[in-house]
Amino acid sequence: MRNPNETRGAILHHAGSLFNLQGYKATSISNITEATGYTKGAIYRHFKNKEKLEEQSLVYLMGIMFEKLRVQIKERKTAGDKLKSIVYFFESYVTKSPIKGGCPLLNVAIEADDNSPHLRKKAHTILEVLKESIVIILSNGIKFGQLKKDIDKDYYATVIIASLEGAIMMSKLSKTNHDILIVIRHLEGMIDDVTL
Amino acid sequence: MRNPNETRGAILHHAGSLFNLQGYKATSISNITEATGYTKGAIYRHFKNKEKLEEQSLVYLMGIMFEKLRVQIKERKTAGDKLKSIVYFFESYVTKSPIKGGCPLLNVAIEADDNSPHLRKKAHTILEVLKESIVIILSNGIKFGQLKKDIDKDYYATVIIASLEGAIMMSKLSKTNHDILIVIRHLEGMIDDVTL
DNA sequence: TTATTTAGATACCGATCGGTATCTTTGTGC
DNA sequence: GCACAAAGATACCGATCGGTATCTAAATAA
Repeated sequence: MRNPNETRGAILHHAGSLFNLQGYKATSISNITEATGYTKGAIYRHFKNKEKLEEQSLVYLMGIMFEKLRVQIKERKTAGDKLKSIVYFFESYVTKSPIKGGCPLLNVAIEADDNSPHLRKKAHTILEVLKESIVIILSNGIKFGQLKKDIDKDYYATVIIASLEGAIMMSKLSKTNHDILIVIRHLEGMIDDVTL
Repeated sequence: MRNPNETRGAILHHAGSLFNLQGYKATSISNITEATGYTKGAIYRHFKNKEKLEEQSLVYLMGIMFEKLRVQIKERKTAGDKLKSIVYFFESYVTKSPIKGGCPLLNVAIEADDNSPHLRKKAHTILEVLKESIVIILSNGIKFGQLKKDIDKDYYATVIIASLEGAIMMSKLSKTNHDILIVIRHLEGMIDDVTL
């Protein structure tokens, strides 16, 4: 059964996994043909070149991440709990990674910042979307009287993201969840401090 | 004038810069010959293979980092000021990077974690040395009555490193020092909270 | 000054890279 | 059922990869 949409999806899925695990530059088209079982002909029919495949794989990866995150957040009622669900979600990147290779945002940020401008730009947008998601939760928390007024929303969004991403890096090096658990403890305390 | 030590140093210097900027896998031997002006013959005389060159370049980069950091720390008298000097040092990776391409620990951690076991192991050791440096400052601060007793040293060392590294990632994406400055503010407050 | 060692240059190797032109096969509209 | 278009396979391209064997030139020891 031939199904171009399915093929495209399978290529994105396997390519995304490999890019996130091995790096974008370090993953060859051959690696992807081996993983998918499709040939170059199939890949280059659906994607103009490797650069485009990289970009769309990143979008695919972040789509998965944001969707899982959205579900987690929606399950919680108050702003404080919603923020904590984000924190716990990032912990999952260490213990039972939803996507092999850790956080795709962190990975692409480090690999693409100085080289690939196309990936860097996309990664930057993703970071801003993530930050804005946290800011919105904070805003709603204030509006609904769940969080202290006059808190610096950008400050908290930035500290949460930075410390979680840094902790993921540390945990990947140590191959334990020790560091991420410490940072989670830190962020829980910080969130509690602004919760009414 | 032929000077093998100088040659070796020049290769390490340029290779280190390129590895830190472009990534280890993404930097070819040809890139290094172009940057140094030396040929493959010279490089392979001093380094057994690319893997060894990568390892020794990483050691070289971290040597620079730790030396600069050591000087910063030594200038300060109290534990609180020493800790803050570490924080300010990491900020320099964004504004006037002592090594092009940002923090070599963060870079190698992300690139090497799932692939190159040799680099991952070295990176892990470096992380532990960095962490231990902070723990020692904390210990001395307690001993000399500059910091509160009974603080969790590992906790503070981990939070400081994680949030700084994460902030570097964010600042590299946004190409501003906005995020790192926020994290610095956060860490300053945290350090002040444990200072007597 | 000459012999020997060593640093570095040159030329080449097979393997793999991203990419493309062409061919075969499969699904689809009439 | 047949023509046509779309999906995917195959075979190939030049460029570059890491690595090596060999050669030349420079420093050193006698």
